[in-house]
Amino acid sequence: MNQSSNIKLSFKQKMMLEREAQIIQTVNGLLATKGYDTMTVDEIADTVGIAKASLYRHFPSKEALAVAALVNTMENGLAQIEALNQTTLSALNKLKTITQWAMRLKLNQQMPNLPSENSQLREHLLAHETYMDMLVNMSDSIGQWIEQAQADQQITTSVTPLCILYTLYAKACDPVLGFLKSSGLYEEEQIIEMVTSTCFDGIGHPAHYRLNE
Amino acid sequence: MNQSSNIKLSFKQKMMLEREAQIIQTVNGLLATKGYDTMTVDEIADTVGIAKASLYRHFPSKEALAVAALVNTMENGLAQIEALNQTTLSALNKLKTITQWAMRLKLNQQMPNLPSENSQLREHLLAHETYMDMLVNMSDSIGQWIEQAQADQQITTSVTPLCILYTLYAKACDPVLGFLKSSGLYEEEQIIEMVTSTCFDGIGHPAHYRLNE
DNA sequence: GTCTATACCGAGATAGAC
DNA sequence: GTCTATCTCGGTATAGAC
Repeated sequence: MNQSSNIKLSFKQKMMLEREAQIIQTVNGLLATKGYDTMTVDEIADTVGIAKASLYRHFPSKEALAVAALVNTMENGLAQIEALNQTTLSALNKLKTITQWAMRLKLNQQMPNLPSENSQLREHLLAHETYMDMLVNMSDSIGQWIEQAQADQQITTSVTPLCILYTLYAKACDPVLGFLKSSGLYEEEQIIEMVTSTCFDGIGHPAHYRLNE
Repeated sequence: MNQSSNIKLSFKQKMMLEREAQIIQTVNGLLATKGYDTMTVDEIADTVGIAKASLYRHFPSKEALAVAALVNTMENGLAQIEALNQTTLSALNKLKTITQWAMRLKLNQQMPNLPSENSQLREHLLAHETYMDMLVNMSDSIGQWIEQAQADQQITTSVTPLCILYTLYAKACDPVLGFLKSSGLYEEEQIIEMVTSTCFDGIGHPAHYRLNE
């Protein structure tokens, strides 16, 4: 794993990486739909189409599988953030864009459910240096956008930056997205629009008093 | 169970109801902290202080235990709603109050985590007539408040009532509450204030442009 | 109605052949 | 590196005595 920095890879090694990517995708989907506890290793193996014992040649445990999926999602998020930092978008629009990216993943059931408070998986994550580094990194970047947007008077200063950061993170697992989808009344983009609106504009103001846009 | 309508109860029956209330409280707490899958029946029995087999004299299965806890919480919620309907509060303030009631439960780890999408528990709940009746009931009541508040121009009409309803329901399991609490930076009431603000006012407007209060 | 002891099974993980 | 078969353990549920 993680040999992407090597220059030359044999055919077999490429196949290996391919398969691992396939496994991670599967785990991601199961983590998004069923959650860590409900998902079984048999299920992963069946979905990928290999034997369970073969899975364990790639990853040493169920937890390692979940961690790999979470790390992968985190990498993708950081790539999105880097790309946004190359643009000239306002801080507010960067915040909206990254939030919507997360919401689209969630809607398409590719955003792994974070483990709830009491979980060995959580302990494992906290001890995972790479993951924690990436999390700090991401929080730093988004935190800078938040402070910039506050300085530019684009977002409220009546709650702390930390509260705003958590609020945006929470959109990655917002059950409202799934509820609205399963109601069958709205298209995906409508749902994204509505939830973005409730998040940034709030529900407590008549529409025509909106300031930004 | 559910013999509260009977006039006369023997001492033994009272003890029985007392014990069941105690069990339900315990399940509620475990459901709130660990979730259905992670929580074990042994744990429930140990916490209550009786043998596992005795638990099964009161409730036929783990699922029944969870359902009883959920029904209990739902009853409490409906009682809150009834009480609010006896007041002269504005529709907006009724919405805020019931939302804050739910958030306080969550903060004190007494709000059971709803089972995620793929779960047998969810199936059981959908088949549970009493529970579903209460859920419809609750949604009707809150839905009326939402429409009233929209008619009074107290809340936005730029998203549908259904979206608002789901958004408020989601506050009952908002992870932001736990995050802010475990940061150790805020008192409980500050947290309630902040999350209420992000919900109703949104994060996308400078504070001094607030309209309602 | 409460207990101790146990049946039973699902799921994580491993052995060992190819 | 993949497979089939198996071990092991934890957790739901039950038996049967008091």
